[in-house]
Amino acid sequence: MGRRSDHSREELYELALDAAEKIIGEEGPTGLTVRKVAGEIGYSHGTLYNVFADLDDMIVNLNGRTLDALYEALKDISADGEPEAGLMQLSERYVDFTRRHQSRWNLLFEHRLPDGRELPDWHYVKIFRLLNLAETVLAPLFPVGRERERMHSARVLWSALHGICSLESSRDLAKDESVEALTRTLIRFYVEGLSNATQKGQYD
Amino acid sequence: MGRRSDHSREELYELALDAAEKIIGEEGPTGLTVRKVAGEIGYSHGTLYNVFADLDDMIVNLNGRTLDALYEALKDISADGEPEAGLMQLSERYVDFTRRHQSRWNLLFEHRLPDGRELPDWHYVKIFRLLNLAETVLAPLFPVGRERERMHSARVLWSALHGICSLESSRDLAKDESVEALTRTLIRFYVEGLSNATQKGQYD
DNA sequence: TAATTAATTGACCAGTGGTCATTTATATAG
DNA sequence: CTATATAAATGACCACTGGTCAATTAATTA
Repeated sequence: MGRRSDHSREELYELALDAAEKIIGEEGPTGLTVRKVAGEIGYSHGTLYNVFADLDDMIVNLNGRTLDALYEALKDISADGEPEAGLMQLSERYVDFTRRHQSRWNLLFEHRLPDGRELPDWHYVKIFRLLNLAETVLAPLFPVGRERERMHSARVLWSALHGICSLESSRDLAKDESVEALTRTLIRFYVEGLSNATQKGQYD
Repeated sequence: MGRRSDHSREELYELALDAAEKIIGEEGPTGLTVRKVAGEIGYSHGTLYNVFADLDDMIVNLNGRTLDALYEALKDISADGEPEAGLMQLSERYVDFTRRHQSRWNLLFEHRLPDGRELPDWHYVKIFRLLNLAETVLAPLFPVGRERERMHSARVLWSALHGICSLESSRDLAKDESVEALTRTLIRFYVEGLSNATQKGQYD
């Protein structure tokens, strides 16, 4: 079969990523293959190589979508209350997302590009947009001119939350302890220590 | 070629894991294949299936070794000083280990067993032995009877540290911020908040 | 209607994890 | 010392993978 006009390239891109999401949802990240995605959308595997450079490229694009979905799930938190309450809300939604989209979230953080290949710039843009949410919530704790320290704390908390969810999903830790409890403790004590220090003007 | 007496089963086990470590050190976790390991030790791939159930089983055993090595690198920290100082020392060594053994550490936390298969009990024993180190260091902050809360905090800190190193190694975050700085901030503020709360008798 | 263009295919390649009948070196028995 | 039994090692084989690319054919343009 030759040239068809069933779908534009854009449509093919979306169809493929839809199918890929379906597959990892059913079989986990390791079940994702080019041929399965192609079969799912009614094309031969060769066609997908017109849309994506290779499987890695497809995964990177899929992960871009996941980052977008995560942002959508977090973006409209109330940022005008107490930082601690805001962080709690943020983390609750984050945890909820990782639970509802286990496979997508796992793929996002477990996938490694082969040596020498770099993630595209837009990937980092999407990451920073997320980090920015935490920064906004933390804002009341930092005066103007301390944006660097604010970013620093946002990263600490973001990474820590990531670690808690990551070890949960790998079942390495937290068999009896709930992710929610660990997260609440993290935020509570960290914010308390941070507030203490900043009130005394000790930012580092 | 038939039955040989070059190596006992135990020796084969060790040889194979040595080779596996060498391979992931050179080519990363994705470069690890049964055939490469077999070739490296001068046996056919079929032989390895007499030693390990399958590739997953081989990886699980390799990860057990990594957990042992990590424990060896951390076990003799000085536990009699300030908790904060002890945690700093612990985390420094941890970070150092992840840097020196990037691939092994990545394999440890990125490998997933197929659906329905569980990690062996000894894996969790090795994990708990590590967590125990953090608990010991935290001990001065908790009175007798608060072992549960102490374990809880050990898990929070352990997971958080894991997250910081994990995002570093995946290059998703922390492009300019150093893991060391993030870790120090985490420990400093968390311990400060924790101390504050425990002094007031607020453990949860 | 004919020539051009480009999307789609599927045969093909090298490699994978895994299985298992066959081979053969060692251990045991006579 | 020889014949038999045992078990370790092999490699052909299977179904699969990611990836390539000449050939095919539908749509577009002349």
